[in-house]
Amino acid sequence: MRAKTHLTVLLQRHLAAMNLPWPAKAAIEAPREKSFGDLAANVALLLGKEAGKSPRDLAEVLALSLRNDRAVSSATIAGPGFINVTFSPAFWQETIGQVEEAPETFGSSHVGSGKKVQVEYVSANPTGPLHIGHGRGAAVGDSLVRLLRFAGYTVRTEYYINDAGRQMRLLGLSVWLRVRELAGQNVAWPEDWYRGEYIIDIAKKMLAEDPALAALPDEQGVDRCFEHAMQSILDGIKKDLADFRVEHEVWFSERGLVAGGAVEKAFERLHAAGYSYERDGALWFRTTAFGDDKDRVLRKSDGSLTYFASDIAYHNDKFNRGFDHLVDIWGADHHGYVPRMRAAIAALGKDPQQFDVILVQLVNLLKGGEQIAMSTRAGQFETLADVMTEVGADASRFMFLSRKSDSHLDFDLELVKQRSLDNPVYYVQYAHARICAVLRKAGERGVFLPPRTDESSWALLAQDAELKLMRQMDRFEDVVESAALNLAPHHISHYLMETAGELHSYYAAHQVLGAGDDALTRARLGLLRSAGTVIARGLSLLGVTAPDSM
RNA sequence: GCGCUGGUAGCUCAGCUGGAUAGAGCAACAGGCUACGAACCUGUAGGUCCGGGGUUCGAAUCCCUGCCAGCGCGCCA
Repeated sequence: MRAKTHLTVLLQRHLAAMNLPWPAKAAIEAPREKSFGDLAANVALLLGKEAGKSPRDLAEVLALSLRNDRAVSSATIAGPGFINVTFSPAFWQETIGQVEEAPETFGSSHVGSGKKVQVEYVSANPTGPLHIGHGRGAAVGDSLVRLLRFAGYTVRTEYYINDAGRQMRLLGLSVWLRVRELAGQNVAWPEDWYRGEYIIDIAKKMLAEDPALAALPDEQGVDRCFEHAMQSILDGIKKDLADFRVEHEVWFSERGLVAGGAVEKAFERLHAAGYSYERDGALWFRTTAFGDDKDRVLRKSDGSLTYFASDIAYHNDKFNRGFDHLVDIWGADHHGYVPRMRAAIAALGKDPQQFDVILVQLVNLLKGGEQIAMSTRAGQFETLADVMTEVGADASRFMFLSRKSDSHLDFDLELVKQRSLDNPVYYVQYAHARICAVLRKAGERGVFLPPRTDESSWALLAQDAELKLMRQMDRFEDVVESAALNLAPHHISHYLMETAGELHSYYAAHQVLGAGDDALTRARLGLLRSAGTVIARGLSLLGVTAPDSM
């Protein structure tokens, strides 16, 4: 980032001196091949086009003035209007100093400029334990939150509890029937019911606490069971998320929202704006006015609310809480719901641009290549908690975050469990542990690291592998920024893979403790320490630990 | 039928707000520990970026169209 910024500033200054504007589509690119130099700019090409001058002449002039800059070691013309720029070793060496001076904040950015963002994620119905699909949403959401905060946003996190509606009624009924069954009564099972083991556990526990429970009338029994079951399941969800290092600051209840009259308030707004009408005894929302293919029901003819109705009220409430931007993380199977929600937001007089949905694709859970089917209602699934105990939070988080969220993900328990190369988290963690091992060994041998701000020692680091590592470190802020702006935490894991690669290459090519020169050894120790800092910082954005040893 | 998402190396995937010669890991092949951690490194091989049009100095990336795959189209949540 520093390199890109520096080159941009330089070019702008030289162009201004020549009375030329900064072209609108200027692109400064990181190199793909060594021969391209450190950075390439297409400024001359674009300017030539815009100002009607020869790109080659412009490039010549720009390259000439760039060569006069202390930080630039070469600037060459490549192709019509491209300039390849190589920075001097001194320029890259400064990167170490920047990491060393601010190890906690290196790479952080101000693109967020304090904007208030709310991220709502997981929000699974409390009808059963979290499974691995929820885990992916949790990992993506949590990492995004860490990322946005690091990029300068003010972020609040929230879990929306769907504690009203039919599914919850069904949960209460399922537990209630188990209670009666356990009490020796004959029960008839409805078609849709929750048949997981955990339902029986809850029923058993309730019966143990109150043996007279089964004698209650159905209505009361279902209510009691529902309240108890939901609380117990919710407690389990909170524990699972905590074990997965995921936190929600606010747990928002749908029931509370409805009881507070928020739905009626939202209806009034829609009505005042002319977007709702009555038909067939139901209340409708004219979503077709916003491009939806049919209008949607808000209040059913039996007087009860649709899920959509309370969701509209919920998002209205979120906007009214003063957020500049809302991010929802949903399962990809809800994608059809997005246009409807956007329509609602527009109808409420809010800006749909300030609302983003990240769709997280389903996780295909495998065990040694064999697919495991998952269904909450049928009670067959691998819970997130089970996966945690089998493979741990680090490996599963990294796996979830190594692919963009809207692509399918094969999660093979056997593979993730293995400490094999199929499992890149260890490659990155190993790089960090390796650095720590060398620093430890240095201490044992009485070799002391240079002070964090000792610029003169960095000048000794001019090997190719060293400069490449510094250049990679310099990119960190850039990666953070683009990952935050694109709401794409997986960029971080890819960056970490590359960084670890540079570190391992360097490590294999050059001795640190055995460099044969005390000053050089100390300088290299400084480089390792700063590289370790960057890796640890990146891992922390994924919520993955950076172990000192493995 | 309509819509959303995807189609990139043998496999799993990055890259997609247009930039130069399209990348990584795994698998394959050939090498490297008497050196700070070999959970590592070096090298080789591997491509019609699904097909076809278009936009322009330039397209994996944007537009149109066809094919394939997954998902969604309730007064369910």
